[in-house]
Amino acid sequence: MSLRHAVLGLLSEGPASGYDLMKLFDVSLSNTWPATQSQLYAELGKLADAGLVTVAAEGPRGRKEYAITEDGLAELRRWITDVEPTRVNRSDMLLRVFFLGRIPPERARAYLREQADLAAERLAHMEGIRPFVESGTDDLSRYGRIALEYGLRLSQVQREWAEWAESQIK
Amino acid sequence: MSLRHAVLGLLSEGPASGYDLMKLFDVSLSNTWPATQSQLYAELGKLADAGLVTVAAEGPRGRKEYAITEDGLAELRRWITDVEPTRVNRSDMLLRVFFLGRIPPERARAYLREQADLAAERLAHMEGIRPFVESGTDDLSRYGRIALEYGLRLSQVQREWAEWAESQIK
DNA sequence: CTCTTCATGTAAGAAGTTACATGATTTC
DNA sequence: GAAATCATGTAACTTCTTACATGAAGAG
Repeated sequence: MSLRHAVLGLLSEGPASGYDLMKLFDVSLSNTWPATQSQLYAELGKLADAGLVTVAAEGPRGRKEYAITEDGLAELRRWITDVEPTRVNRSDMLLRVFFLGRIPPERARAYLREQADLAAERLAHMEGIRPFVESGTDDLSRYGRIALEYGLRLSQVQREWAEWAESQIK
Repeated sequence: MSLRHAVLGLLSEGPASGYDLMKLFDVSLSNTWPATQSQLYAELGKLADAGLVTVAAEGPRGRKEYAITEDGLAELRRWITDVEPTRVNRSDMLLRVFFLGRIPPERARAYLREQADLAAERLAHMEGIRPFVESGTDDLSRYGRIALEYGLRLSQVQREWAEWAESQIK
């Protein structure tokens, strides 16, 4: 149930509406835990029912500003420290690799070349946004930078691996 | 719909029953695309309805041996070459990082230390199974080794990143 | 007054998880 | 004869995706 905790995490920085949260997801968690609008509103409803968040204020256009409760904060902390991250992260990019023997070698190489290029693009993109996240001094920015560094290193290794893999196919 | 293609991929190596496939998933795809037994049997039924596999033989205890059809093979190839791998791979390990500011620094360091240790364990485990997969000469083994190399490099970078991240927290 | 942004929701379906249920065959 | 392995399935529930639906408020 990570979406729930992603929402709690964002609300732990301060109150926000579903609309605000959607934008926050897009700028901060989109590469780690993307969420759709319908999922988000549904989750906020369940979170409120469970008493982990409350509607702290209502604004124009039916805006509901949610705030995390003490119980919600406790649940967030419990999840971070006591719940083991899932071992497996599915990758349909890697799944295809197992079956590259079913297509002609030149096609298999093209597939790996493409993955190397895509990884290089992601790398360039992240390098590009780096200067814009250097400045923030709040926790989300500080730890966001650590997460960004992970993305950078991951893309790097993906690019190198894909290039190596391409060279392995005769 | 990657599960479908994982099944087609395994069947492209030769006929197998649901039970056989379950074992194959466990030894080859468990870290890339795990599947549960109930998912597998349901998918085989749908695949047969769609004409992508057929029941090639029946054995004792109601055993049904499935074989991929020409349509199934075409669909597998189409998926590998024409369908873009999904951009995002969710990681609840990384999601927690964004919210480490909500727990005391020593706890945050412990979390990252734990992730470094887990990555080191995975690395050691993969190094351990490496000799056993060196030998296979079929496509699934050859490409399985390339996938294993990915796992190795990924674990390595995860370990290094987690150690670095730990050092970043004052 | 028109366009953009803000704002919340519902519905249908696909995919994944967990638990239950059953029984035949082989091995020791 | 008991235990392990082989073998298939169903049911309930959670999670995620895609598409639809509606409308108020602010900016120019």
